[in-house]
Amino acid sequence: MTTENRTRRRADALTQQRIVEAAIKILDQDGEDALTFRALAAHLATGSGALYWHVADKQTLLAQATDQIVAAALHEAATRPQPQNAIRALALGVFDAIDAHPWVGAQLARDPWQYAVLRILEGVGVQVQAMGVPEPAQFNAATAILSFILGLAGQYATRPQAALEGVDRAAVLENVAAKWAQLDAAQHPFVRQVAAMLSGHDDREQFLAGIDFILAGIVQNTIVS
Amino acid sequence: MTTENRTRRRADALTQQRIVEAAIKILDQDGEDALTFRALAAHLATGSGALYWHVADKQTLLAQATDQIVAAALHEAATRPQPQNAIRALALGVFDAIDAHPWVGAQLARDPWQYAVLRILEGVGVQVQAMGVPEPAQFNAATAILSFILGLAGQYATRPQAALEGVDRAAVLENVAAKWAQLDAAQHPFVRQVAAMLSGHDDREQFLAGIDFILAGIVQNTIVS
DNA sequence: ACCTGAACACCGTTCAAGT
DNA sequence: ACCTGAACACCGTTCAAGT
Repeated sequence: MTTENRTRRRADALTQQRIVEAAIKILDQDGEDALTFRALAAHLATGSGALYWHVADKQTLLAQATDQIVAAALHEAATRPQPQNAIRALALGVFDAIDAHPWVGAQLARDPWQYAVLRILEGVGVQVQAMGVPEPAQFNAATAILSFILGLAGQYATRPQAALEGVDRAAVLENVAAKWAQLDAAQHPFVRQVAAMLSGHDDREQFLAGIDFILAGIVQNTIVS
Repeated sequence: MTTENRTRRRADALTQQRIVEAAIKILDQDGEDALTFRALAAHLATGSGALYWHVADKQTLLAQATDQIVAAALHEAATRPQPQNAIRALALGVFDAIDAHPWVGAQLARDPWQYAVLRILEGVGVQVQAMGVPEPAQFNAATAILSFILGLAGQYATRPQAALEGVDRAAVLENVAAKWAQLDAAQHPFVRQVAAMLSGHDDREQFLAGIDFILAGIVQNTIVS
């Protein structure tokens, strides 16, 4: 009943998968703004309209590209023996994926109902169950971790401009720290104080500290011992 | 030295503040996609180019509009006696602001270095200090809460399409729950299970549960007793 | 069934020209 | 100093026409 691979014209025929791969390549190399259907068509040596035969629209294409990266990241973060360690590995996997592909962070923060987000929730949720969190609290526990991960995703996705101009994250942080240090001390005492810590801090460690706060809180608030 | 109010032509002259107010009005009424400089100019009975005399660009305008809403929300969430309650009130203030203005959620999740985000961090940070968290841990504690709030901001910002079509959040959740319930049980056991809870749950309560997890974790992991 | 590429209906932003 | 509005350089998406 299917005509799937009966009428292939050439080996490199357009495919949803090939389009997604080309999109990832453009996103990684030139940033989110560089992904246009015209650039994509040029990259694949085809017309811009041809792409619409294989992908629904740009939003879907971005979601598919993001899902591909996230799926690989979660797959690599193989399950650890202890559920809490599994959650840490999983979260760090997403973190590292965003680090390598900043546009993934932006996309994850943008659409909560895309499949990549569901993947993360599923991975976290199963481990929350394994932690022994009672069923009524599992939803709140898993989504709290998810929210934290997505929140960081948005924060860590460096603005495209900065990335393109070759400004790395350290320079961005240095710049922000300098601005924060000049804030009015009466109005912004806390931010002024932590400005000093900003340029020297480790994003990964900070991320893990947040995960550990939530894990400790989940254990304390939901697991009766 | 200043010529500020010497050459005003008419009472309703263009002003950054007036432009921001008009932008908020459009964003609230017709959603994020409806905010264009052409629509804004028409709304203010001026030319689109005139706006650029008062605002730098669209990104800045959105940041200013967001800051206005967030500032009001934080101001209303007057400081509570107990630092933990102050943090809850503050977080709920932001939550309710996003509930009333979904575009604020999208914008908060989009740019971590905008002033509105700094405002939230400052508010949270001061209360973290008041909780007695030792100085080296204050940064991680405050940013963990911030990440969680921003993560939820992105998740809660309903897609503009849905909002415009008059589909409310309950209907969106119902729809997602139905999709989740049809997922493969072997591959998505957790999401399938929580699908049933999705349509009946209270976003606000879920949000507060997350905040409480983090607060409990902060107390346990950083405060020696 | 799949591809082409011009055309449509928009954008944000700039800028010469006005008052 | 501030405003006008046409023009520029783009977009995503559609669609008649091809193979």
